[in-house]
Amino acid sequence: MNETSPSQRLFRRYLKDQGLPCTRQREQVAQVFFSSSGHLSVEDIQRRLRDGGHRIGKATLYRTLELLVRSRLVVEHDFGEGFKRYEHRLSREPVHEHLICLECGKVIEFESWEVQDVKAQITRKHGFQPTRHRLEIYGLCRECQEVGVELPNDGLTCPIERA
Amino acid sequence: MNETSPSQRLFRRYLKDQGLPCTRQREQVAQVFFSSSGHLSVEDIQRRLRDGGHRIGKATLYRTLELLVRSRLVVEHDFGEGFKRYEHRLSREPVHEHLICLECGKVIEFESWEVQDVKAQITRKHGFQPTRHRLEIYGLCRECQEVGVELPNDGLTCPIERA
DNA sequence: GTCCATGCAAACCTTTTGCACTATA
DNA sequence: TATAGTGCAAAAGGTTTGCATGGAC
Repeated sequence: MNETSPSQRLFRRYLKDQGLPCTRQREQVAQVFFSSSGHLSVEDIQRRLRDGGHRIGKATLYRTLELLVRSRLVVEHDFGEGFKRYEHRLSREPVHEHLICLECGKVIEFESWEVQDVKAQITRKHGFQPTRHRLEIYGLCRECQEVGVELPNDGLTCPIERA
Repeated sequence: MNETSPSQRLFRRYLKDQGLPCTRQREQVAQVFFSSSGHLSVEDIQRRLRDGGHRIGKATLYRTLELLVRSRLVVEHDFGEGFKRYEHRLSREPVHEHLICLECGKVIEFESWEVQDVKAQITRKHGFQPTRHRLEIYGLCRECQEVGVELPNDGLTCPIERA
């Protein structure tokens, strides 16, 4: 459980490059984070740190996550849940899109060259310099549908007239 | 400034359908909101209400926005700014994607049938029942680039190795 | 008259910040 | 030993909630 992952080594190098100290806390966050996978909330990470016997203040955790994001080893997501999630960027495709279940929160990832195409086309057309994008499709996953979950539909019931 | 928009009438109908009272505050929020356009924050809406001489508590505003979203006349967005934005859904294309400038916050909208295709394909493949999606491309708009703005790049400088 | 909405303030939640103290290099 | 990080607690910022009052139907 304590071996050093490639990502962790890259993070060390990043810190060194930036002239920042490589502290016990930063090591522990990196170690725990990079040995997990998925889209972790700050709470998730805190729990894993505690479970690993590490006691780290949340301010430090937030500050370390900021560094991880800046190093580009980690991506920050906001799925509109009221808090952020963090994802290890290595050991997976460099670009991917998300299917998100509104019932159970499961995230399915997929790649799409079509989206890359659209992005290239549309940014060229608008003289826009793109840095990143996200495509997120929300709905019900197969399992939640099978259990009989339905999404409430409370909206106006007739076709919407155009203003 | 006080004429009744089609959307406002639809909102009234929605309230009636749901057996909810059509109060002065709800009317005013709808009137102000539907006579604006763009992606409004709660602060934006509050300001417009104040400018129109309406004094409405923010709790009521939030509660009314919830109703507007439920009625499907309004869409809620989260562009990761730390707060939500609300958009009038009528008088525009029913589906659209966003280009968002990280410098000035400008939002350019576009449509893409390719994205619709991808969505249909991928959800079919995973047995997913889609309700909505978002495609957001972040970057620098033409104007901000022309003024010389650049995005910081602080990340690791060599190609990222795969774990 | 019965519900439900309103407004205020307090509570909530996540995230950020100030500051005295501690650790890294 | 100088410089930057840590931890705590408080603050911040957006959003939600409890509750007494007021308004819609």
